[in-house]
Amino acid sequence: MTKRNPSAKRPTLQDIARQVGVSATTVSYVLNGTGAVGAEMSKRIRATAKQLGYRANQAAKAVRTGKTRTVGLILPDLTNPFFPLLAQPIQMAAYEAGYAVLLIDSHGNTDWERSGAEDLLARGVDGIIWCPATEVDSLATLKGEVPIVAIDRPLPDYDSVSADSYGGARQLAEHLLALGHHSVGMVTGPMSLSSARMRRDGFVDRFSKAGTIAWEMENSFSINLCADVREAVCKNRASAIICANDLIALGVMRFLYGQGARVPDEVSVVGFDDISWASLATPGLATVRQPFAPLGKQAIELLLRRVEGDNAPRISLSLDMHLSQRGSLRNLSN
Amino acid sequence: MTKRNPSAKRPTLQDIARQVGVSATTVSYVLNGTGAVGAEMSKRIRATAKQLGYRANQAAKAVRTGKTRTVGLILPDLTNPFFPLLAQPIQMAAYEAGYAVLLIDSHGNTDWERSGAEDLLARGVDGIIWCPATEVDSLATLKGEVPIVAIDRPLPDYDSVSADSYGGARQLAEHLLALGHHSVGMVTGPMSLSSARMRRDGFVDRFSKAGTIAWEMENSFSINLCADVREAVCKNRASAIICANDLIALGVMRFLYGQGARVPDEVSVVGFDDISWASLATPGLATVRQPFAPLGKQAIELLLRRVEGDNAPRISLSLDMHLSQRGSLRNLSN
DNA sequence: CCGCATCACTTAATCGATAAACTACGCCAA
DNA sequence: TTGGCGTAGTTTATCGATTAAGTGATGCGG
Repeated sequence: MTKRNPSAKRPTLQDIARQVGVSATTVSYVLNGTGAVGAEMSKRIRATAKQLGYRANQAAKAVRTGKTRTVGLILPDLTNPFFPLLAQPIQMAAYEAGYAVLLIDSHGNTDWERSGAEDLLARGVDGIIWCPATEVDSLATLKGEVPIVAIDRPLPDYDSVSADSYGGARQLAEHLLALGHHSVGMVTGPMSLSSARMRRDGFVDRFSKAGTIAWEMENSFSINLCADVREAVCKNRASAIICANDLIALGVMRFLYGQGARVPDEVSVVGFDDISWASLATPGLATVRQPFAPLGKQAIELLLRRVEGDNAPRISLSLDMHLSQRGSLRNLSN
Repeated sequence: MTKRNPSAKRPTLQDIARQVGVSATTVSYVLNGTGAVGAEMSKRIRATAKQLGYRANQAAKAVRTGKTRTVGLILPDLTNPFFPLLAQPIQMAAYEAGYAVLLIDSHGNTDWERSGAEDLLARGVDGIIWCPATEVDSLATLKGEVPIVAIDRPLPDYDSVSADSYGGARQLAEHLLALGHHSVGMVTGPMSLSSARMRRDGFVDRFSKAGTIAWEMENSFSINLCADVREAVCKNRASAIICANDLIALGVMRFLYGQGARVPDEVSVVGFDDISWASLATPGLATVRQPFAPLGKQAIELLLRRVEGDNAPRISLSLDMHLSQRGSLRNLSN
């Protein structure tokens, strides 16, 4: 029945102390479970705290302890379906560990990344999970101020949690061979990005042992295809097109649809990531799945270990990827 | 060249004061632009502040002033493409106003909404933007503690910012009539939700003046269609199917594709919201667009006005929706 | 040349909490 | 009886800021 003081501010430790007739310290001891306080007293204090609707002032706590139990999350672009999938498990795991998440959308821009991080630090976050928009180490100058964990993209100087693109791509190659695909076309991501390179190399290394790469083209990680790619797709003679991520794959499917080519009857299409759209496309897009929830969970766990003082040498976690088979990938061997 | 003290904590006001040989107050005055300080002194203080890499401790500020310059954002589900579109402009507008955003994903659950909000309050947010997951007023007991603005869904007791579903639906009806559609089927959202009712009523009120609603079925706001809807779509004899949101519409399109029915040649499909998937579907999904960016901007603006003390009577903002014409909607009049 | 503003700062109180050091009391063993 | 110890609290300093009130020069009008 939380009785609320109509006129005034939120109740403080002192308010409770006064009501009960003890010192603020005692109240603090009870509410935090530190210090020795009698059972009777404890009960009374807890009761008035509840009655007053007391809620600890985290800012004050933070000033005293130097810890805010808040972490920052810097993402390149919330409207890109990929990142919310990362954000959700992170927020959840953080919340469960008693941490809140300050969100920054960097708009894929290193300057925003920097100023966002700067702001996070001023707000006293205990740590930062950073999903870098580019390969540029835009937080270099902040290093050492708080723990930072890079997610999705391993960065040389940071703890990181990412998916094993190379391994996932190898698996994909194996699977395609097993399905009877022996000649494929590839739309890679920008070769300046290591994740794009890993995906390409993993696939090529394995696939070229038993099949051939009919053609290979670069495209940005977006649904819009550049002219070269469109042309390559047009005169494609391979049985499948491997795309460096789902957005590209969806772009390819859309383009094929426009050309009147049936997927997967005439050509199969495969992507990477397994963003939500992939399963909703028609036909469903076969794709090498990112383990979103584990990525988020591991990132928070690693970060919190650092926050709590673990300073083991740099850790670079790599999680397995697995193929989600769907309608866009045809089995040629029957 | 930010020289950082290797051993120690972050520099404080006192550290600067000591270096320069003045009191902390003076430093505070300079850095905040309050109080009268000489030009020469100002320069020196600013210089050493920069040199030390000083960054104000927001928690301390918060204790003193009672304001954290932080707002909470409670969303039902980050993996639903709708909500990140709201989150992005909110985060951006907040950041520009000097506020940070604490993100809570309520998992569409009123209990989480409540405990999330509770946590936000403990952390001292100055206000909350709340996108209610249901029609339940789960924050009722927190009312009055901080300003709360409801977004997307107008709630009787809160300031709110939402799209004018009724008007948007009317517009859509008009447009369909103009394109020569005179008989349509409808998949509405759950009639227990006011937004679903508004969309239905707006459409029906206008459309039935010059056309007929061939059939009408309810479905949850999801891509999965219930059996009744699938059946209705199957034996559909109308020229267009109006869906209460894009997810339903995509579900319908997917189902039609499975049945071998061509969109829009045999039947047109229209949705509501304009989530990113809509434009990426094949064909592009025509839809009544939510003004995402304006919604976010207005919500933050309204909230910050409240935070800064404006206590005008409750405000309920309604923003216009407009049709995004795309491939899934055919013009019958040529 | 007095008195009063104004300028440029400083002192000290304060926000809401935590934590080290201290007090007061009771109990038991030597 | 005294000393030691554990229990149940209190006192007080402190975190890093803001802000009201105060201080000592200087300038200026009368």
